Amino acid sequence: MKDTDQQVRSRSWKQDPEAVKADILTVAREEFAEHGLSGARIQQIVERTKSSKRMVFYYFGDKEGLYRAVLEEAYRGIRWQESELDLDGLPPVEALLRLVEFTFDHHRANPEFIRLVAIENIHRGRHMADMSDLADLNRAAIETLETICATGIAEGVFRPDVSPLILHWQISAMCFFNVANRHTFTRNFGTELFSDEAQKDLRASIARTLVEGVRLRP
Amino acid sequence: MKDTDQQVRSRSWKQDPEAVKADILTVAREEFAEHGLSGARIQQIVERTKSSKRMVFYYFGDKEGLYRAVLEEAYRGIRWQESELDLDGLPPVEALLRLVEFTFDHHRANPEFIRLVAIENIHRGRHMADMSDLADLNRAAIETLETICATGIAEGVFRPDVSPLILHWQISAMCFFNVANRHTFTRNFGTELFSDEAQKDLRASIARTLVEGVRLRP
DNA sequence: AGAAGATTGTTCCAGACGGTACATTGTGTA
DNA sequence: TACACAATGTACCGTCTGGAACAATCTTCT
Repeated sequence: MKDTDQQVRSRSWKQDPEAVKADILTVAREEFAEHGLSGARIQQIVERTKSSKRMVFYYFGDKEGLYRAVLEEAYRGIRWQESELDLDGLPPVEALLRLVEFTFDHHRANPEFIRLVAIENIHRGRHMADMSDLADLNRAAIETLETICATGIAEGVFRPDVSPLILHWQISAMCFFNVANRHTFTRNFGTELFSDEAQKDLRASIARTLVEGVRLRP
Repeated sequence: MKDTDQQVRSRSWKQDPEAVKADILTVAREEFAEHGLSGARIQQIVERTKSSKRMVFYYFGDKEGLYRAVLEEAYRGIRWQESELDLDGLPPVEALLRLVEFTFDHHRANPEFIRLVAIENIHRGRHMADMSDLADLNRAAIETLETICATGIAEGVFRPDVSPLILHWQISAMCFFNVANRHTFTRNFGTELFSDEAQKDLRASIARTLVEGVRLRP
C-alpha cells in the first residue's frame, strides 16, 4: 500500500464517480460551446471522454440535463474568478477604470463562457429558470458598482443620477460584444480592431467612454 | 382575360418561382432565427410553406445553402432600412445622438435579425465568407460616422483622436447587447431595464455616454 | 404544335441520433 | 461473508432528418 499511488482519497482504485462526472462536464462544455445545444452530439462528447454514453444519461438524465449542468457550472466558475478582483479603497474613477479593464480582459479570456451565454440567449434563457444560487453572485457584482457609485457621488466626481445597474449593463455590453460579435464584425469591417495592440487601445477607449459617461461636470 | 384576376404580372397563373423562393425564405428566416442552423428542421420550414421540401433543395441546394440565403437577405434588408436615416446638415453632437437613438430603436425592432447575427457568430462567421456586396453597405455606415466625426473635430466639439470605427463598434455593442442578451440579463438582474419606459431611459443613457465619450473638454 | 428546359409532386432511404434494456461488476455496510 | 445498491459495459431500437430518385407537368421558344 504505497500512498504514492493513491492520494489522500479514501476512494477505491477503480470507480470514481466524481471524476467521471467532471470528465463528462469538461468535454460537454467544449462541445456545447462549439456547436450549441442542438448542434452538439452526445456521441462526439462521449468519444472524447474516458467514459461512455451510458454514464451521460445515468448522471445527467438527458441531453438537456447535461446542457443545464454545463451552463450552471460555467456560471459558477466565472463568478468565482470574478471575486478575485479587489477594488476597496481605490478612488471611484480609478476603481471603475479597473473594473472595466478587468471585465474586458476577463471576457476576452473566457470566450467559451461567452459563447455559452450567447447560445443560452438564443434559447431565451429557458434553461436558467431554476439556477437559484446565481442571485447572490449577481448581487455581488451590482454591489461592487453600488459602492463605487456611492463614493463617486459623495466625492462629487460622479453625476448624482448614475445608475449602478445601467452602468453594469454598459460595461457588460461592451465587453461581451467584443468577444461574441468578433466574427461578424470582422467580416464586415476587417480585423483592424482585434490585433493585440488594437485591443489594448479599444479597452482604454471604452474605459474612458464609460468613465466620462458618469463624470459630473461643473 | 379579366385583368382583375391577374395583375400587371406577365407571369402565368400557376407557376411563380420567385414567389416560391420568397415564401420559403420568409419561413426559413423565422425558423433559423428561432432555432439556429442545426436546430431548425427543414420539414418544419416546409410545413409552414405553400411549397414542398423538394423545392427547398431545388432552389437552395442544401440546408446550409438555405441558411446562407436567409442570412444574406437579412443583411440586405437591414442595411436598406438603415439608409432611410438622413443626418446631413445636423450639428455633430445632435447627429451622433440621433444615430445612436436610431440604431437602438432599429435593433430593438429587428430582434430576428439580431438573433441571426448572434447565431452566425456562434458559427464563427463561416457562412459570410462570400457575401461580397456587404462591403459597400458597411462602408456607408462608417462613412456616416466619419463625416460626423470630421465635422465634430473641425468645430472643436469632438476630441481630435476619435475613431469612427471604434465609435461604430461602441454603438453596435450597446444596441446589440440590449436585444441579444436580454434573456440572460433578465434572469440575472430582473426585468427592471426592459420595460418600455426603462428602455427609453436606457437609450438616453447610452446616447449620453457615447456623446460624452467623444466630447472635447477644455 | 412540339421540342427543350424549367418547375413541381411523390416516394423512399441510409444513416445518424437520443435514449433504453439487460446484464455485470464494484463497494460500503451489517 | 453476504446483501443491497451504486456504477458501468454492451448491445440494441424507434424515430427523425437531410437528401435523392423518378416521374409528371408548366412554360417558353421556334
